[in-house]
Amino acid sequence: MTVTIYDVAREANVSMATVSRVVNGNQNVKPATRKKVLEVIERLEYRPNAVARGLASKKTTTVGVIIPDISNTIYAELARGIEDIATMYSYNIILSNSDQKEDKELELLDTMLGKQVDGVVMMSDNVTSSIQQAIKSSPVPIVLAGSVDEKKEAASVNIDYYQAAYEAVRILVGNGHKRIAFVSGPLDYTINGIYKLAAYKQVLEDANIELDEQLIVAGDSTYDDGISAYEELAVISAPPTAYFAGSDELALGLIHAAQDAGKHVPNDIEVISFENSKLARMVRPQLSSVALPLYDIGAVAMRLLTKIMNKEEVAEQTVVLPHHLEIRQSTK
Amino acid sequence: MTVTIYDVAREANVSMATVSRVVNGNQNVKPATRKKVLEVIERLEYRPNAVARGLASKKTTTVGVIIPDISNTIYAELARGIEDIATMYSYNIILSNSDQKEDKELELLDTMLGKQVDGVVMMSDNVTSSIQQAIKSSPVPIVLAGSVDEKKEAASVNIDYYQAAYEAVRILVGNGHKRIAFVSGPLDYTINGIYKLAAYKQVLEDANIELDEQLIVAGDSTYDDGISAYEELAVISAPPTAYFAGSDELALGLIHAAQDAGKHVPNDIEVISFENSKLARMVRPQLSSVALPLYDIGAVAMRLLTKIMNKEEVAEQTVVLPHHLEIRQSTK
DNA sequence: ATGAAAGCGCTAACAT
DNA sequence: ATGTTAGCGCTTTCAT
Repeated sequence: MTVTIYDVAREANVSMATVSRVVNGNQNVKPATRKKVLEVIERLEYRPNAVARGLASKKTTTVGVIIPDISNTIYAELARGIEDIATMYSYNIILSNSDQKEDKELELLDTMLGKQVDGVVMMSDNVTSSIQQAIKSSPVPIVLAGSVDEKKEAASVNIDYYQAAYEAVRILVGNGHKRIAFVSGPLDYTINGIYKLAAYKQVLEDANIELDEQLIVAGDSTYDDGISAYEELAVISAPPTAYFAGSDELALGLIHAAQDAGKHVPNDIEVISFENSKLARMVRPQLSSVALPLYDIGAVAMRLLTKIMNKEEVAEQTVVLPHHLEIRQSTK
Repeated sequence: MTVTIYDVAREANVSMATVSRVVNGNQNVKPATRKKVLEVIERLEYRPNAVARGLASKKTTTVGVIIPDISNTIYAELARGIEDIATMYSYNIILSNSDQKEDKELELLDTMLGKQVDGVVMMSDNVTSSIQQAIKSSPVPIVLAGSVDEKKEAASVNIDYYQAAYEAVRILVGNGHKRIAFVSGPLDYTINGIYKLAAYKQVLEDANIELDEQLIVAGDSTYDDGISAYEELAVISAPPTAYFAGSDELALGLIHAAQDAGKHVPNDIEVISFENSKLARMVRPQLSSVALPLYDIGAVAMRLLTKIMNKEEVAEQTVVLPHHLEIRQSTK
């Protein structure tokens, strides 16, 4: 039914080994036989069975990708970076969504390892100790992309979130604000709860502004959460005049809610976000934002993985990519 | 090194066949032996090798997904629908981007078939005859998601694009417009060049409005393309007063360019788009749009694929999902 | 209910 | 340069 390497060998009057050699580009084949074999392959429309190959060679040339949610642009961008580099190195990707649930992450990792992936790149906003444990005991390399393992034991690619957040909030302080809100996604995500929050607090402290816990609002990272956050903060005694938003959608919700309340952005209130998605340019006012190099993080993570899978020396398992601020119209 | 089914069999004093049975949930195992085997599996941390399994059983429980670009929200949404249903039926997904290049599509299909996927779902804005041919000669089922094969030979899941476009343009005519532009993505994509365009022309004809080819502008589907399209159309002798945009980004570009030119939307000009992404609600004015059930298209396509892979009877290989119009603020 | 044994299609020594 | 031969780890008849 399906044509195998054996059929090709027989038709070409050579051994399976020789066919295998030409298929795998081994140089130890006389040009004439190579040509003959290639012809038979073409004629029989032979297509090597990668599963059999994987069993025999213990390499599948596929890597697993565990992502919270591919329909979220942040992760989609990362995924694209991963896939492009994977393709470049002839790997395919098994992609699964975890919805940021620890049990799903663990389960996905297990089934991917069962499928004998050669490595995995994983995104997780909360690298728990179970995950750390799973990474440590994995038979194949795992690299974290845009995800921080506080113990720094796992290979990972990130930016300096603390520094980036510090710079963003500093802009607001620099523009004279004293009442600055931090509207964030879930604080149990390391990047939010540890890095951004610490940076926010530090900027205030460095500027001798007293911290007001009321100004820290955490929820999800959606547009509607931004709207609610604004409404919640608008009614406190001394409402904020500036906002550090954890995402572009949050920032946009904040801005629209402010505008609906008759405020002008950036004249009455200023907003700076953390993401710089395509959205940032497509809204009015355009968003000032910390630019996350999402595609690059994915690409570099995958590249790092190829090196580790290849047993090349890697100088540093924890890579930190540069970031920058994109100042547009939501700040003065 | 790695523990195999043989190790488990030896430790549990049973044969490989029995271990295989318990792993696969075969009922022909005495509860006592099942328990014993399960214990050994747990103790040895045995994890079945899916590659070996795939070679022996000729099933990999993985399906291929070929998509133009995962970083594009339209496709990301579709992909999420596909993956959710795949997970539900215990399949994993090999995901690859084609960038809508025919040669990459063909190549990806080939490597996926080489990896012995059990089926594939494919998105392509231009199902060429080579692709049709490849689908026809595939050893495993292939279903198209949100992609039309004009010959209707391949299984597919879509909405009625012609009807949806007709309704959208009809709204504009209903609001009294005579100069209606069609700002589209590439016209060599079937949905644009055949369905939407035909619908656009038909609405005009039915309303006795003369077709003006000048009002048909095709480019890419980005925000910037929307801006350019507006600028291009603004300088013709009788500029359009209404726009049928091929995507949300296009619509938004059109709107912002109009606003920058001092026009009010929807009072001076009206815009209706074709997509209804999250963006539609997050901009001002909010976009009136044809709502594409992207997630559902992906989900139903995957469900259809499971049925075909399972050799179940499917009443209709060409499924057409319902759509609706979401009228917001960019139209009166 | 359980076991024996023959593959699945290929790679990778090892010979020659 | 080419062929022979073991496996890779599992499923699947076929016996018993």
